[in-house]
Amino acid sequence: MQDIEKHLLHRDVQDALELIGGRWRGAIMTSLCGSPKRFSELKEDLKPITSRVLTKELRYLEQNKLINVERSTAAANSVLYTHSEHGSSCGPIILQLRDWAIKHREIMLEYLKE
Amino acid sequence: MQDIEKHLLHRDVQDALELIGGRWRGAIMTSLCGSPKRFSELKEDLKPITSRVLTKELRYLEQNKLINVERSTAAANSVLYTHSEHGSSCGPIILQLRDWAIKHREIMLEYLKE
DNA sequence: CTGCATCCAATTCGATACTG
DNA sequence: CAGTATCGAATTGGATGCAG
Repeated sequence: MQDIEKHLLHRDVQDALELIGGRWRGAIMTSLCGSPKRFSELKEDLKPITSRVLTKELRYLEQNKLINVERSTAAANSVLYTHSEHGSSCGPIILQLRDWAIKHREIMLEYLKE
Repeated sequence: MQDIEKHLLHRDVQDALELIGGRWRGAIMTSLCGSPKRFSELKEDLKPITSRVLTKELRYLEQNKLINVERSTAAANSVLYTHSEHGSSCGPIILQLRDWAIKHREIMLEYLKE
């Protein structure tokens, strides 16, 4: 029983890190924390991401309900990306990770001095 | 100025996700949250990880000061892996991620029912 | 502006076998 | 017990060009 739970624990962590891990997914979610954005704004914000990769990651996040995609029927070629309700709930966690990474860099730098 | 800060924000998130992201690093850190472990215990706990990959990831975490490695000189073939002080500070964040992933799964299942 | 198609390089990860 | 060596499959992600 405990064994099963332990394994599930790891699997959940792996799931989470697949959802927001990788080179770009966390950064995309971070970028959308500030405000909804269009494709070109994301591309600019996340430079040097390519449109191929940005498209792919946005589709992934959409399929996993972390973002909403508003494809305006009125104005063609205008698509707005926003956090889904559930997607926005991971924002604070990602920001904690960011703070942790900043602290980590300081620690590593200090260590290199010695 | 603000542009620079925004880009740095993304880079920090990317840094964090490189440190604990990927298939195994987060799971290893989670496993060490419970208690210090030896190589074989980690391998068992993280099954089906291979020793090749486990070795590589442990070396990475060691180099980045997230874990301590106690290579006992007395008893050969006995190595104990523990969180470093800084490494343990990411434990709570990872557990939040785990909880978030669990909630995510529930949401996805509910969505599939409709 | 928002993407898709093609091609390709690099990396990651696993299987398997072996060592002191 | 704690790894290392070798090989290969699969995935990821970048470059570039094109399309509606």
